[in-house]
Amino acid sequence: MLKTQTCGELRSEHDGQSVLLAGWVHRRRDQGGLIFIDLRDRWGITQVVVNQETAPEAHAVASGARNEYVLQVKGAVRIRPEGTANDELETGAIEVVASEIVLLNAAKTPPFYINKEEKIDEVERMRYRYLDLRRPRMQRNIILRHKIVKFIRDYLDERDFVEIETPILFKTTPEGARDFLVPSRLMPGHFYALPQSPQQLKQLLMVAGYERYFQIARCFRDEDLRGDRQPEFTQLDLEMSFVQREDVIDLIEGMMIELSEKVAGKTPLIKPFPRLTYTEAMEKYGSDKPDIRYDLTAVDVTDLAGKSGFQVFVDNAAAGKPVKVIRAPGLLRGKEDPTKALSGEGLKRLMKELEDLIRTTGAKGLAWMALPLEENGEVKGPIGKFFTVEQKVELFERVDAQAGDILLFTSDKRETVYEVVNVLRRHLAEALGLVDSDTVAFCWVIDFPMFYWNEEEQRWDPSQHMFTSPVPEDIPLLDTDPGAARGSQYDLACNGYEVAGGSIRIHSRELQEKMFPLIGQDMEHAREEFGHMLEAFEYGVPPHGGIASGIDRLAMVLAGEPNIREVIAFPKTQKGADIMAHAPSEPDPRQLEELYLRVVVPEEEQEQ
RNA sequence: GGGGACGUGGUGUAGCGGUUAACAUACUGCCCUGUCAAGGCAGAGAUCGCGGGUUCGAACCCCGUCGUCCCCGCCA
Repeated sequence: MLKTQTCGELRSEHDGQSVLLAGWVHRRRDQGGLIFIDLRDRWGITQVVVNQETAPEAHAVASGARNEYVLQVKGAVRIRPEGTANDELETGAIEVVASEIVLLNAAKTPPFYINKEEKIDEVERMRYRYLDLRRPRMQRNIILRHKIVKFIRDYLDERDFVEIETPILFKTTPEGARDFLVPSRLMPGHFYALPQSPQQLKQLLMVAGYERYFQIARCFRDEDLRGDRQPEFTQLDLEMSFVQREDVIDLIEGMMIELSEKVAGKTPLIKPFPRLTYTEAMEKYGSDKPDIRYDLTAVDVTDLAGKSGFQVFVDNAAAGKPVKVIRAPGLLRGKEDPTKALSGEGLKRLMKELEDLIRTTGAKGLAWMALPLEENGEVKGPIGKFFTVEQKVELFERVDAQAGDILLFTSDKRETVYEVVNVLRRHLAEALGLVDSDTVAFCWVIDFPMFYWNEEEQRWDPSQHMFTSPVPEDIPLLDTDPGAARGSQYDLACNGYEVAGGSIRIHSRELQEKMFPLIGQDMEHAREEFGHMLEAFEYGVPPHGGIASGIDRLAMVLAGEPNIREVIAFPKTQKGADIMAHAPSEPDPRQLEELYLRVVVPEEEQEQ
């Protein structure tokens, strides 16, 4: 080894020890006859000091060194002189007095700071990803990610799980997303599909009798990117035989708690994790992956508002459309001076902003009431006058309204109300400073509807995938009222992200076959695509179920990062490109020839 | 496919119709033996993403285009 110690490990007890360090110049402070170099490696930073008088050759090398030069330093550990210790640095009690310095490699001036936390343009970060990855933030995240995966492997290994790899070159997996295709050279005109998840394969492993399988699996979905979504991503994929919902939930909940506490150092806000039915989640939070770090829950006041004098609410209530209220605590208070209430232009602007926001959901408007700060002040807002004093009292009691709160009313068809609630919660939480990126708040969402109606295609779509079993008591509903049937699906949400989702699977061929016509697939096609599954189902399938958890997203939440790219070493841009290596790129014509492919790009696309 | 934001020395920002295009930092040189975001002095570095238009005059206004990001659609 070119080093005997790392730059993170030396302490006072190493005083006098002779060491060999190697790393990058993090910073250099040239005092003339004395040069200080902060030498950095993955483990930390150690101050190297070079004295011109005692080590003239080393001093000359240090003098010519610049940021990010790669150096090897031979020297002796010394406790820093009285008054020069640095408490900020883990190795700050000591320094290494250099006797020899070898320049292992010079470096160009980096295009951005390695030694400073600063926002840098994404293009630059991606183009020089190997430099971006040197920065402390990325090192922290990438190492945290490693620890998460390592913890998961150990946790599952201790519980007798077997890690089994499944193919990347496979065939279309019915998760509903667009497939990435890979042409076959040996079978001209045929294509592999990259797996959207190892769903079928893990179920077949249950048929195969492994009982407890997991995999840290790469998955691929050819859909547009988002802040929490990349076209290729990593999942903890897991399946167990002879289990019920509770077994899977218990296993994962235990794992998530330990991951948060032992690996990420964050205690989950509520333990055990709260469980919400899908309906509860939608009614209270307007989302099936609610962020429960903050309250801001929607309260149903349809009955009350239906009796008010406000015609819109009366009509909607009569038509079965809900009226919901979100209490925004202290929203009326001024930003600079919380003892003063917003009024006039300030209030107008605030409400305009909220109204613009909720219009993106298709909602027509936002009614509101503001509770004055002073004892006997007037309730402000356009709809106050439509409620009697008694109605207002009851309303305020129901939502626990306080002085300075603004109550936001939304009423529309149910789906729109949900969306408004979701959008408002997220916005208000941010605006009121209720979001803490150091907190993790998990909750389970269960009792999803088995299907939702696809208006366009005029058919039922599975709300998870076609292998999800209905909850046992709802199986008869498949024949009578599929829309009312609940699936055995369970999702785990954390901080407003879905971090895991799974279900108990169908393990009977009859029931599985029943699914195809319901979701608008004819049997012939189903047999073609999934014949191997149906056939396997005839050879003694154990009851089984499992779950999958997006590792990238989980790492993002545990790291408190706002974007999934921050926990992926080499992520893709929103167009799915790698700006560093220039992927995707045009293939060599000979490659296409070998694959019997011809590229036909429409003219308007070519011009670009 | 749609909506929005951004693009100014290497980096981060200011400037938003007439500026010598400002500031911080990085960079280069010199000085300096206890610094740690070192300090001091000097210096170099920008046709303001690209193309077109409006104007006596454009970094600034308009149109287009490219790129990045956020969101909807899509995707669980």
